[in-house]
Amino acid sequence: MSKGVTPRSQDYARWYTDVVLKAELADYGPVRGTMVIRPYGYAIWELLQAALDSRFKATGHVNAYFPLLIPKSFLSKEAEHVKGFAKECAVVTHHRLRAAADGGLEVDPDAKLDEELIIRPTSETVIWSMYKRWINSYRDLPILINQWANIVRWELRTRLFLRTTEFLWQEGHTAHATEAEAVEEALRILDIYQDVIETEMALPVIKGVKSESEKFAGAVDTYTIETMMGDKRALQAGTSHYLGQNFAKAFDVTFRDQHNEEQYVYATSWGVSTRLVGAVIMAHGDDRGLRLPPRIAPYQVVIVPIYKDDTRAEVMEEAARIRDSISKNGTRVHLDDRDTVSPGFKFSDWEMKGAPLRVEIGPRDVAQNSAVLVRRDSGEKQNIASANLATFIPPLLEEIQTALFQQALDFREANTHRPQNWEAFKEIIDHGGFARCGWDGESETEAAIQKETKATIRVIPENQDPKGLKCIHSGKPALYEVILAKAY
RNA sequence: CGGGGCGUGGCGCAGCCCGGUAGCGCACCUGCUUUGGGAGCAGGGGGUCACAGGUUCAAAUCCUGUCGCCCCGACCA
Repeated sequence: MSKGVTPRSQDYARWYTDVVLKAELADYGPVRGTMVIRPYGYAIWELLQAALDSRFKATGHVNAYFPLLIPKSFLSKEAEHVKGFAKECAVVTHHRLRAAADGGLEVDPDAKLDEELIIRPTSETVIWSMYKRWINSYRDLPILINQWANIVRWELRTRLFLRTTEFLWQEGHTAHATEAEAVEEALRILDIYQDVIETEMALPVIKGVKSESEKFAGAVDTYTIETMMGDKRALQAGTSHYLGQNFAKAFDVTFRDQHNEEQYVYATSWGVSTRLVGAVIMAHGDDRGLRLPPRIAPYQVVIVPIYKDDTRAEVMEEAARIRDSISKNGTRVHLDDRDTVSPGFKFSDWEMKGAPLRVEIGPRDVAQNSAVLVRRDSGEKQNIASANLATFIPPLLEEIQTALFQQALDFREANTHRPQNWEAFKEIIDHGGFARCGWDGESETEAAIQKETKATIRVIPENQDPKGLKCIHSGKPALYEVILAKAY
């Protein structure tokens, strides 16, 4: 393995892959399009999971688990939903293998399933088949269930974390008595996503709603949070759908209201995935590797001891003492005691892995009762008395968290433009960035823009104001103000 | 499914045109010296050259076939 990564400016896609592999976040799986999430990458996901899960619980949601295998017939019950997923489903057709003549294994033709099974691409259909059994009265509502699961979507073009054939996510599925309640739920979740992504991941988001062509198959409305990556492209970080009564009607889920009237249930579904790990990498990384926001860094502080044979004992003793003092207030700290690699290697290694702070401790520092503290985000070094480290570090981590958010926000603002005409628009899309402009609301216009520039409507922002705007493509009066960009 | 390319130690490649029994970098192992920005030196281990058949005294190299993979065009968090 060579040193360093491909510079971002040279080849952003390769830089990204280099970082994922060299920071040991993930590796390619044996089946095309699959990936192994390695311990360090999984640790980031676990921190995100915890941040999300506690917020879900705090708003009344509970976790459950539904089966991986879905009868094929279920998927076809909601017309739009089938259309959306049919082209990327893995199908289970048999349930047994047998010894083959060549000594290997083959599918036993006698073990063909009567009804083929789909490996879930999302769980609306299984879940609503169950909700039908569980919902009879308004007294059974709302149901606020979330599940942490893996799903499979047979993707043609895959990229580690961003788009893989199998991925991990959470999917919430709620059932409500009224439209207002369901819409409120979808928006509440969007707020939670925004909070987690901005507070924990230090990544500013744009909240809003998707256009007709970009929304989830089977939804009435899809709410989204969009983020800008380091190459100025947009990344959809999470979506929350108001499903109306579409699934209730498809699965015949009704309840008796207070007046003994039979009503269809109103639904939402919402999810974020391991794609978020990819977002952190692309939004904050630099040519030295990953830069993790402290709140989701597996190790917030890494201690690198520097010693020779004759100084090893005293340095390690002091390093361990510093580690213990830092961890006392809950900071996640790691003492890198590997004897087989040099300190210089460890510096680079932990920079690649994005640890927010590094403490260097060698004989000189031991003698002075101090340590060298290095920030990953800025590279800034300072000497600090060992006794002060434990109290100095927590506020510094907060400062780094804030600095990363601010950098990402400044970057997004600097690369968000309001073109006044088509030529200017094309220029912006060509150079990369968000274009905020008017749209006449026609899907034909949207398609034409995409065809000519590869840009899509990422979001109709919640604070949009089309007054006085003209459609950037057709020139007609704008119905919406939208964010257009090339996307992942 | 249409167009282009590649299969050689774990990874990245050279060798192929012009047949002569396999090499380089990284990684790995051992030892010594090192350790404050990806250590140095010395030694060492590891390859059915994708597979099958053919030509030849001799095939990684030439011929035929098969398989696999990657890249580019219609979907998606």
